[in-house]
Amino acid sequence: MMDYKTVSLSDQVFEHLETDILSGKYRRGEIVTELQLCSELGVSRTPVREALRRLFQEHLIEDTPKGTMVLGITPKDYLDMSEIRLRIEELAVRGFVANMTEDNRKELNEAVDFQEFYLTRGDVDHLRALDGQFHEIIYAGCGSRVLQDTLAPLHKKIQQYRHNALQAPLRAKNSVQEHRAILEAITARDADLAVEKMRQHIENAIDRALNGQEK
Amino acid sequence: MMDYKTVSLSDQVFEHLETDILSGKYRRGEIVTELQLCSELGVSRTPVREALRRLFQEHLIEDTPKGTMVLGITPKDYLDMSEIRLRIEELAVRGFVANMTEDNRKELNEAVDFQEFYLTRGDVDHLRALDGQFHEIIYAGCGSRVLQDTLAPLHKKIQQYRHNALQAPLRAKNSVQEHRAILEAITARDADLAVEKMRQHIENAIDRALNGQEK
DNA sequence: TTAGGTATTATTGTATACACGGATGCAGAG
DNA sequence: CTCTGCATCCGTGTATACAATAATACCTAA
Repeated sequence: MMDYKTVSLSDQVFEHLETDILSGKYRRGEIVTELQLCSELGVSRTPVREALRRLFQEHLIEDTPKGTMVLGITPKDYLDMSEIRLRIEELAVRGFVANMTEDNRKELNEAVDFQEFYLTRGDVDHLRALDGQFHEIIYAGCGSRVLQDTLAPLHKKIQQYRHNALQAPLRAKNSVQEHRAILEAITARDADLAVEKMRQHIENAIDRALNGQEK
Repeated sequence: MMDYKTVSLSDQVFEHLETDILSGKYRRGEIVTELQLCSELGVSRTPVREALRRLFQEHLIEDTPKGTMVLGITPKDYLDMSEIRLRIEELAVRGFVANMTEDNRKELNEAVDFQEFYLTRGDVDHLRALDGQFHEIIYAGCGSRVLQDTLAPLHKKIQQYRHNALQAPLRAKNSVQEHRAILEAITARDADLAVEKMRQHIENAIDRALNGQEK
């Protein structure tokens, strides 16, 4: 499962910067230079540049004559990403049900179990990480590398965007309950039901992030 | 419209390699080294590496202990990408109709005009380029950067994949006719019809690429 | 005082040098 | 003949030096 090579500085810088951009540490419109990032991160320009090229590819940053401008994602981006997820997450769910192995099912089940555990602890950080895992397990098991590569970045950005949305315990609770419902439908190999539950889950997540109201 | 900066070697290498991978010049499973690419392209490792990082991000290549392995896209990838397009190209079409300006419409119209022109000439290269433009104009005008960023790479890869599919004059003719039909529905601001025409277009493209038969 | 031009600076683009790690091949011992 | 260990080589990861370009600030002249 693990890559043969140890994580390079390039990769670390990429993930570090991506997290900082998505979490809002760098504000939209802010301009940073390569050298500034080098001194902040304590590495040379080579890994910084390679990370920036990847962030550029994801349109999280933009080149300007004065340096690199942070773009991040906007509320509209969030809605657009959710709209796309509403259309194709269905494919992932159906693929997962069709390809499901006992190991896949157990892994997904475990993720939800942990979520319920950390919910009782009010451990928001673990909850958010597990939320990511839940969906990524489905992506990884859907049988389509393309679909995985399309959905995973969207969900990653969405998740960071609503960073604060899951802080409220009630919302986290509903989210976990929805995961449980999806899992049950998947376990029953009822693809139609699982898809419908997933659709509701995404729509609720949009509501949670936008107006903070529960259905 | 043009970027403020001239195209860098990094970008050129990236596009060059991407084209060569998608067109099949590098076969799937083939292993290349950075130095080999450097001497082939006549540049140093820096731009080559930056290009490779981006190709890696798109899962067109893979790192191995012996060098960089070319992955490219498989027939299944092609189907998966088409399946995704079937679901979200609709969003782009609706967005384009909703945001359409006279300039947008003209640009799209011109693309189809040119296609009909080059069709009479049997100029396959121009036809393929214009096919790409047609869809990218829609992506660019759909009002969603996220949607554009999601669809454009898919279409780019799909287009290169069926590289040879448009060689046959009859198929090219049908494709252009379908573009004309989509354009007419868009011009009439009939989003539902445009979406339906687009759906047919994508499904026909799948058939054309896979079994080479026309509907 | 203002406008214009030049010099300086700041930042990126590219090449290259160095270091590290794994794979490979050869040699020697069993 | 085979297996193991060591040395060498090959390839990548990282740092840094150098070049080019564009912005900025300053100085001078009208």
